[in-house]
Amino acid sequence: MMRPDLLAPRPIDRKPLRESLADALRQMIVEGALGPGEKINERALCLQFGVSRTPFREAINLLATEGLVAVTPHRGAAVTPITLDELEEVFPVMGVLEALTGELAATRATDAEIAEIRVLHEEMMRCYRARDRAAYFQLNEEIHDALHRAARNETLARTALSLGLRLRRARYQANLTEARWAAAVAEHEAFTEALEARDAPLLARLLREHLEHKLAAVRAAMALS
Amino acid sequence: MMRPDLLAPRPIDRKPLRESLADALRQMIVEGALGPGEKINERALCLQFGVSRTPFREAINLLATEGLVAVTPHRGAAVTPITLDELEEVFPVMGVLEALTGELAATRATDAEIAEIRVLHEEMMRCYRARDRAAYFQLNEEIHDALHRAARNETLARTALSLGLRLRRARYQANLTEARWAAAVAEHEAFTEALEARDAPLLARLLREHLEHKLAAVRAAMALS
DNA sequence: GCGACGCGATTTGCATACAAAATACACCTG
DNA sequence: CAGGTGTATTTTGTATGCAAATCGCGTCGC
Repeated sequence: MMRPDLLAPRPIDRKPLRESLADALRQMIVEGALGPGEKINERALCLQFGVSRTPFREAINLLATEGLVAVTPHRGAAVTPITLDELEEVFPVMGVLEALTGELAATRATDAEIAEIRVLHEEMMRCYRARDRAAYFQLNEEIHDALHRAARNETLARTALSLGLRLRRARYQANLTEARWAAAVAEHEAFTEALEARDAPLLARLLREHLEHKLAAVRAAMALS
Repeated sequence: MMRPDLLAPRPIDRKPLRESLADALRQMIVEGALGPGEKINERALCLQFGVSRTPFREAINLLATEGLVAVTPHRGAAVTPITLDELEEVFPVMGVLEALTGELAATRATDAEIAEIRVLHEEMMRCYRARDRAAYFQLNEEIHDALHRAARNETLARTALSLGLRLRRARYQANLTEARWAAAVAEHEAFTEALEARDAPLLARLLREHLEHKLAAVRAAMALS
């Protein structure tokens, strides 16, 4: 007997090498394994990954469009440094995208989706109380993904995801103070409630403000470094 | 004597081939030389451009991140079709970005920049009265560029530019009715004035509404096709 | 001793070559 | 004759090779 649940004949993942490489490099950059400003040595990394230069270069170009690396003609690629100026640029853009996400999500989310976000939120709260930073961030991202799914706008999701990478990178550097963390949690609770109430303008405003506060925190953290 | 105006020792253009190719392909796609849905034949186009496949593929990947082409593993690239669904996705995102652009521009533009935009606007009006569509569109784009420069946010400009390509492509298809054109011109006049008054919220609202009207027009045009 | 120049080593950009996958089509089987 | 299967051809993905540009460093001139 067929068991449709298990072993569903879903097309198996045959990701091109360039994408796997891009994923690996992205992670290295976001998590700081490749520090800001660091030059990217094609040959060395190709050897390390055991691939040839062609797909590697394709991956680098991908990251360049995401703004994670800067390529200079005939001078190679380097991880873009995280500057306050850059963050001041990215945050407002991200802010309006998040606001739109909230607006759309509040309008379009199914009840099931809202419930799922509430569950994720509660779990994140648990992680906060346990002071489990890694799990907290993980759930934070899952909630944002869930919001984007609920907003039903692929373009919006992809654009926001790309910009989000540049912010996440900063977060790995400037780490959360206890006070900021508490505030962030409160803000999350507030917009989860706004979503449940399907209050689109409120959710939009809260998300935008949430991001503004994040920027303020990062700004403070960078100022004293 | 030096003449700093002429022959300024600006670093001469050494654009990588991949970028020139991307530009060429972009134009072909936006202007419809490569129709929506059309499959992209690597070999044929490489021969036509007289380049090898490596830089060509890099260009294709670039366009893929811009959403102009879709690449399927082992099955090549194809120009993304323009669907109403896609436009309904892109427009709201573009809308909030334009609104933000307006907000920032109203706050940050120098008087000279505002004056420049006024000049461009007047010229565009002239083109409208002369019913010179091509020049009108050209100036329209220049005004948007000027706004982005005035907003002083490179990230915002680049994001908006990339999304804008997908909309411009639609414009080449669904062409402007006389009524819509008149309305668009009126809207342009309104937000030029808002900029001159440095009324940020108003400018933001006008730009967003302008885009909404554009979408409505495109929607109507596509519905009857 | 300090700076400019030049040459070699390295690195990047593009082209080509090879391997793997997909498509097209003829052939075989029922 | 219809359907499926196997093979040839085309197309894509990856690797390698070659030319041009850049960088590092030693040497020469002042």
